[in-house]
Amino acid sequence: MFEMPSVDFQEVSRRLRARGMRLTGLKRATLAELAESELPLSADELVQRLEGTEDPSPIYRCLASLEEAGIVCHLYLGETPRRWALSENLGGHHDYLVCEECASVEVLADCALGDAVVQRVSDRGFTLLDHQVILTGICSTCAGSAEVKAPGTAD
Amino acid sequence: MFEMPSVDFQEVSRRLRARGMRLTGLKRATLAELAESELPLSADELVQRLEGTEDPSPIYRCLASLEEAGIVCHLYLGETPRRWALSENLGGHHDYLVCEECASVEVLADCALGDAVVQRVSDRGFTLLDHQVILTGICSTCAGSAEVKAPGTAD
DNA sequence: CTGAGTGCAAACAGTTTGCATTACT
DNA sequence: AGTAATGCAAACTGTTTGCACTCAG
Repeated sequence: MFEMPSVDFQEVSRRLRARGMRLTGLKRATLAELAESELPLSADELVQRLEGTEDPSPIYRCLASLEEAGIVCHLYLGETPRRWALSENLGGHHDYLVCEECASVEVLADCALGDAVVQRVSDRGFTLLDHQVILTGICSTCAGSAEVKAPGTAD
Repeated sequence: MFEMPSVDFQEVSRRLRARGMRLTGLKRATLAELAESELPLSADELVQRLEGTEDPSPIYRCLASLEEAGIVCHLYLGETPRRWALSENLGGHHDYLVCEECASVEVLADCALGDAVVQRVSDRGFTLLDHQVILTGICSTCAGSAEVKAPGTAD
């Protein structure tokens, strides 16, 4: 698989406490879902998976707290809604392939950044903390279904 | 500077016509603003700069058409609202540095992707069409104001 | 026990859509 | 002239906030 449910709740709890926040059931469940999901999840998707709820507002507040404590990050995969994933330092990854045809999303396990850029950015005095890369194009499935003509492909 | 107003309206018109769309005044003005702006602009920012209007809906439709014709792209710089820039093939760039402290955005002129990833992705059968990279961290100004201690920086 | 967190309802921001009018080609 | 595009108003989606109640520590 990819990344078995393995949230370090010790560490999570530590980070939350450092800010006077509590590790509640909702936070645990949310983190477990994010850890189990290969792809980042929207608030709505989390609501659906947690089934105890049907109200997104606690989820939003929960995610906001988790983000403030550096436990999760949000990103937009091209479109709204906003999606959430574990922080990089908790096992999250933030490099994705998005198909323009079918909107499917694949995770890129390794960091997509080039060394040269990382170097150039730090030379510039910028302290790089995280990154998020979205590669758009046509996935192999869509390319295979001959719906799209890649440059160089005969007609 | 960075990228003087230099939209190839010939090419733009061609792409629009190919889809039965027209190069209207709003589209021209919008593209001129996007070309003049170093950073991608939100619909609201465009409305403000175009001053003839105060209604965003034509802008949204205009941008949607331009995007469909492959002339502009949208992205989220971490937060809503959505922002727009010229397509890569029209002089746009889609790699940014966003400061977590002051939310300032800087453009990264060169592509931040590593060659290895590009190779790996195409090996995977994915046809890479565009990319969007958002590097988050602390900008030199904020780092300088001693608010944040970069690793290796004395206290 | 006590305050952070939850659930519900109502407000909000950003974006989209319907329809009559305008203007590009 | 004919149709895509505009302008306005109203709908919509995703997200945030106020307040009374609940639960983690």
